[in-house]
This record gives sequence, C-alpha cells and structure tokens, in this order.
Amino acid sequence: MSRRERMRDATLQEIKEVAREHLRAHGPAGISLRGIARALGMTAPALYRYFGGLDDLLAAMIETYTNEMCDAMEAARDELPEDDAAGRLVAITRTFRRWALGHRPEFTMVFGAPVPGFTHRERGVDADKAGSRLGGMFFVLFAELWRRKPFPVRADEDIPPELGRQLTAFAEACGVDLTSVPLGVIQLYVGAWIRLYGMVAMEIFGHLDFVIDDAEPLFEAELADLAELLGVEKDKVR
Amino acid sequence: MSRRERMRDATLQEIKEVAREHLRAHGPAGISLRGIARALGMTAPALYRYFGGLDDLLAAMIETYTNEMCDAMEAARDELPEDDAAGRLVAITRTFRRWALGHRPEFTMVFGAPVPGFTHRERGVDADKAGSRLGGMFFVLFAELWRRKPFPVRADEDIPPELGRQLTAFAEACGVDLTSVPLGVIQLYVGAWIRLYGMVAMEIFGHLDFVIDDAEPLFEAELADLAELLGVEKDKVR
DNA sequence: TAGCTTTAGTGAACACCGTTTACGGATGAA
DNA sequence: TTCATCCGTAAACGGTGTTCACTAAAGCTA
Repeated sequence: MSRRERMRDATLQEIKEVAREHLRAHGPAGISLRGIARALGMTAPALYRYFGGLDDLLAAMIETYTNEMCDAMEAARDELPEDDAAGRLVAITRTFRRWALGHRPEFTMVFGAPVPGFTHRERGVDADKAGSRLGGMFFVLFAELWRRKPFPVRADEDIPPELGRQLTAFAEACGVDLTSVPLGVIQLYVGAWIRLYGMVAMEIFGHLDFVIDDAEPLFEAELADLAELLGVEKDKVR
Repeated sequence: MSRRERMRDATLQEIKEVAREHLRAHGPAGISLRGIARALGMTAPALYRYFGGLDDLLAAMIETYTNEMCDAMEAARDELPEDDAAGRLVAITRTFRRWALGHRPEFTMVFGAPVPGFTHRERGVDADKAGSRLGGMFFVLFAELWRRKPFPVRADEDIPPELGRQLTAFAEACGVDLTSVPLGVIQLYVGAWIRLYGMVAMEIFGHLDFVIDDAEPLFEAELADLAELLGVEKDKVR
C-alpha cells in the first residue's frame, strides 16, 4: 500500500469521523460538506475527491452504521452457544433496541424515511445488502429454532399463494432451503421483524410519547409475547 | 369577519395549498419558503406574516395531514353500524394503509423521523393531540369489541407493575374508564398499533423492499392474524 | 373628510448551503 | 529530470432561511 494510498485512506476516515460528530451533534440535517471541510481545515470542493457529493457521503455513512449495528448484534449473538437459538434470538433483539437507543441519529439515517431521489438512486444496492444481512440474521435463527423445536405456525395451505410466492423468493434470497422450513415460519418471522421495527422506530421517532414515557417495560412485554409465540421457555427471556 | 380577515385567510390557505403541491411534487425536502413565494407571485419574507418560519409551516402541514387522515378513517368507520366494532376496526385499519399509500409524502411527514430541534419545540403539543386522536380511535374500538365479546388477554397480575402504570395513565388520557376493561386489552391494543405502524411505515419507507415487492398480501395476512387474536370471525376480514 | 394606525408586501442584505470550473503545487514514476 | 497524477484551493453560480428598514394600501377614528 503506497504512501499516497495510506494518506488518502486516512483523510477519508477522518471525513467520516467528523461527519459522524456532526450527525451526533446536530442530527442528520446538520451534516454539510462545508461544515465538515471547515472542521478539517479544508475547503468543501476538496471533499469531492473522496465522495461524489453529499448524497454519496450520506450513503456511505448509512452503510457504515448498518454494518456497525449488525456487528453489535452478531457479537451479542455469539456470546451464547450455537445450540441456544432461543437465547440468541432474544439477545439479538435486545441488542437491536439498545443499539438504536445509543445511536438515535444513526438509527434514524438507517431506518428512517429516505430522502427522495436519494433512496432509489445511490442507496439501492447497499441498503438491500444491509437489509438482507440484518433480515437474514433473524431469519436464520428463526429457522434454526423451528427445526430444533417446532412452534405452531400457519399451515402452507392457509397462506395465500401470492404471499407464499413472495415469502419463497425471500427465503431463497437468504439462502435458506425451503424443504426444511414451512412457509408459516417465514411469515411469522416477517411479522416478528415488523413488530420489532415498529416498536423501536416508534420509540426512537417519538411516536410513542403520547402513550408511554418509558418504553422499556413495553418492549420487554412485547418480547415476552414473541417468545411465547415461538415456544421459548419463560426463563430464557427474563 | 372583516374583509381583511377573509383576505388573510384566503392567502393563508393558498400558501398551504402550494406547499402541499410542492410536497407531492418534490417530497418533504422540496418545500421551501422561497419556492412557495415564487409560485404565489410573492417574495419569501411576505410569508413571515403568516408563519413564524419554515418550521411553523411544516408543523401546520403535519397537523393538517394528521387531521385529514383521521377524518378519512372516521369516515370509513362510520360507514358501518355502531354495533359492528369488529368491522369498524378492520375498516379503520385498511383505511390507514390506503391513506398512507395515497399520501406517501404526507405520511412521511406525519409518521417519519422528526427533524431535531423541530420535534420537541413546535411539534410537541399538536403531535400529542393528533396522536391521541388516532390512538384513541383505535383504542375505543378495541375496548368496545372486548366488552361485546371478550377475547383472551394477559391477566392483570401477569403485567409488570411499571407497564401497568403506564397503560393505566394512557387509558385515562383517552377517557376510557378502567373498571370496564382490563389492562391486558390495553396492552394488546398497543401491540396491535405497533404492528400496524411497523407494517405501513416499513412499506412506505421502502424497508420491506428487500423481502417483498407487493406488501398487500402480507398486510392482509397480518390483518387476519390480528383479527384472529381479537376473536373476529373470518368473514369479517375477507 | 382628514389624519392616524395597522398591516401586507418589497428589496437588500447576511449567512449559510451543494456543486462546478479552472488552476496551483506537491507527489510519485519514468 | 521530466512528466503525469493527484490533492487541494479560489472563485463563482444558484439555491436556501431569515432579518431589517421601508413603502403603500387598507381600515379605523375623530
């Protein structure tokens, strides 16, 4: 790695660090190329040597944060033995919320409403990759849990064909073979993921303020509900 | 009402109309005082006679859209007889999603991540009012449904005291008397609201794209699940 | 009707922003 | 030593929210 490459990499990293500081200090809307450049003792156009523009920087940030979050969740998962799918699922779920609470602006960038024109252009591929990694993480554990100790799910014939088609396509994209897991498991997984997202997003975005002041007990109750659905013993949750 | 007041009210309305056109054409980030003023044949500072600034205008827009959405839902509800709580609940739920799909930018403003500095300052009171109206609408139907034909819920003693306290406070704020409805109903309601929010928000924000292309079957499946939980007959849903 | 007050709207200015362009140096390779 | 590559700058364009001093019209009052 040449000297030049090292230098380039260093400032690239520095840019992302300062960008994060600004994000944490002033929120997603407080990120500006000029501001970052100023903090770095540079001028704004210099940043165009490193990013195609503001949107590119934001996309890179989103990718970084998504991976960070996934890493945190995988780390929490790997603290438990591989055969404890239930424990791992619970750990991963709690970590998701904890990470969100400790990284509110980052969570907002990753899981909030995307800025139009930004969404489908630059984000596209990367977001899908990140989404699959996260979604896949949960799904694999779901499938694992079901294989070890099946929990009640909707019968294949009770799932509308159109939904079944989509769930099948998703499972295939996750690399899970469909012969070992019925469609109902996939549907239950998607439902659980929606509940988890809804819970945390509402809390972070302040949409739960009108009903509740501290969301932790509610979250734990929801978690317990989900665990019950999956046939997880109560002592695994508490 | 004086002539001046009528004039003032007319331009005020005009401003909000143009603002909405810009919102629908260019998304939430595309709303600018200068742009609106230009479309109205005015200059930007003139708008300060009507709104304290951009944030105030955005807050007013959010309030308008929230009320519109609630109106649409109430209208859908009132098409069914008062004693058909189940049917009303289903109708209201579908209307929520339909409204969101037909008003994506508006939904994003109302239910997306708030801009910091904006959230807790101007929004505060109004958002709470709107949130209660919407939340209350669902909750009242939930309570009604349970009173007519109780569905299984968590026993009071199985709900952690801290959560119970918060649920109680919420029910009181909604004006529902607690003697007629157990805590479990409130908890189930909150859970259902979270699922509904999660489902629609993920769809609108594109966070479901990696798993599904058309969310309608999934939504209907989730709705059927919820209906089952509430002991609603299958033919009420389909 | 004359005079005064309130109000809507303007123009200029300030301080930001993203982005493009042309240009200077320094670095690295031949 | 020469030459190309790359990093960074300065200047400029067009956009933004917001403030301030100001004008002109509308409404009220004596």
